[in-house]
Amino acid sequence: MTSQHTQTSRYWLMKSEPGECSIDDALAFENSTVPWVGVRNYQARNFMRDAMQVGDGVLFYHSSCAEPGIVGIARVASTPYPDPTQFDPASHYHDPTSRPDQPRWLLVDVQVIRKTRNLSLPELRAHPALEDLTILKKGNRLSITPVEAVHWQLISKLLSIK
DNA sequence: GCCAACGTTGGC
DNA sequence: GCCAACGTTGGC
Repeated sequence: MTSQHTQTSRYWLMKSEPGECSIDDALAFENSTVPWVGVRNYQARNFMRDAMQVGDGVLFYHSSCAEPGIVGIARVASTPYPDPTQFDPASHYHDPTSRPDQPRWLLVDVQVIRKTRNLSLPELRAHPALEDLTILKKGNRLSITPVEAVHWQLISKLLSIK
């Protein structure tokens, strides 16, 4: 019998600051597909590196803004590859300690499937069934978190998506 | 702007 | 390896 120590999520929530890249900004990219630059947290990087698969569902979340919430449905659109901004001295995300022959930071492409209404934090919190959604837990700061299938299904329902 | 929570750094 | 200090996140 094979040992499966971790059950890999097929659904994710990814935070973006609308001042950096809003859902509308993402939709303006070719094929509504954006390179998810700027992740500088090892746990979030490892999700992209080790667990994400092309086609996985993504909840596009606006953070650090007036109305934080889920604003769109997207999908993982590439395998992981080095985040070019880590080597760009002009970038806010520049990491002078990362070497091109051993890139520290990775990204995946994310394709927006559709913009939705803003499913706000208070509305999410109003559903007891979403109590364990990582984004709703106290002190959560991770910019990429796995989403359980049951949570994905309920959120899809709340957004009137089949 | 405040501040709780968390991650990272670095001296020891 | 411990842990205090510091930096960042992100809701409010």
